[in-house]
Amino acid sequence: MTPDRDRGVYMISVAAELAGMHPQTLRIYETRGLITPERSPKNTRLYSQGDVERLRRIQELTSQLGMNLAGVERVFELEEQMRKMRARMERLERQARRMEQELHAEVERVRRSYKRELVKYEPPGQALSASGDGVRIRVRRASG
Amino acid sequence: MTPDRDRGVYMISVAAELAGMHPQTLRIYETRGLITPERSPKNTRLYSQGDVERLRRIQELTSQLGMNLAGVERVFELEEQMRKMRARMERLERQARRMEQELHAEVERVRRSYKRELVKYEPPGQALSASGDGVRIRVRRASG
DNA sequence: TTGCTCCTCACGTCACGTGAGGTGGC
DNA sequence: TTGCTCCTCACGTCACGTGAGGTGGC
Repeated sequence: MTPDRDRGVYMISVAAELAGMHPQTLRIYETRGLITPERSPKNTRLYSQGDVERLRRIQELTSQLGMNLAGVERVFELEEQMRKMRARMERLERQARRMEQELHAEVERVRRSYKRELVKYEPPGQALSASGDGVRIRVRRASG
Repeated sequence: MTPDRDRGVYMISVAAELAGMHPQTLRIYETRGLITPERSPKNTRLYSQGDVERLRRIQELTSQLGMNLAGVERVFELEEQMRKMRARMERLERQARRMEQELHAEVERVRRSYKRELVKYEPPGQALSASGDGVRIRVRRASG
């Protein structure tokens, strides 16, 4: 949304207003380690857009689901793990798809070079040496 | 561990003892939907080994982490989702590995059949028709 | 001075576990 | 009868949010 989601721009009263919370509640969440706003040189808390969204998420978990802060912490940890797993899974899926294409492409390449060799073939006595040059197999391994 | 982890075998006092809880606590957890023991024909609760382990897990989350029951419920949901994701990921990894092996095997097969064709080669005029028979490409697609 | 910030301390509310109290079947 | 089960109701504790009270800089 905003150009910089992680930039501290709202002072505590504004952030509290945006999140629908008491300013003191935000301070409590900070001491609990649930949120870590930036600080101005004068030590004033500065909340980013991302911070506000996180506050709303906490609000949702505590008000709607009735969870306490320990639960919110744990849920955030698990959701972070899930985000990473999802990313890894997408990577794997892309990799698998690429590998499949490569399988087809490679087989096709070998088949074509095979045909080409047969067409290029001229003197009967040199057929075997030609095979060594004509078919080149290259398999790329995905890193990771 | 036990032959049948899901068989209801412990009555409430035993299950409570095994889980280190008050029997009444187990009844409360049941009304909250956190655990669902079997019932005997006489309506007595019968907890399985799996139930006891689940109770211990609840105990861990509430006592050690200080979570309330709403949080435990949510954490269980997320952990279930993660179990499924992990299973799917393992399936993907196996699939990717199989595909890679297949890529190597296929290329090797094509290369061999290519060489064989060249060795079998006899009359110069029939080289092209021989290529059609000699190289057979078969690609298995993984289901899912 | 006004309105914000920073902080700490205290109270009210609510979730939850414990325990009591009363019932019924082996 | 004893010791379990079933249930409901009430109390004590604790987490947490609200609010007050007092400070300091634009």
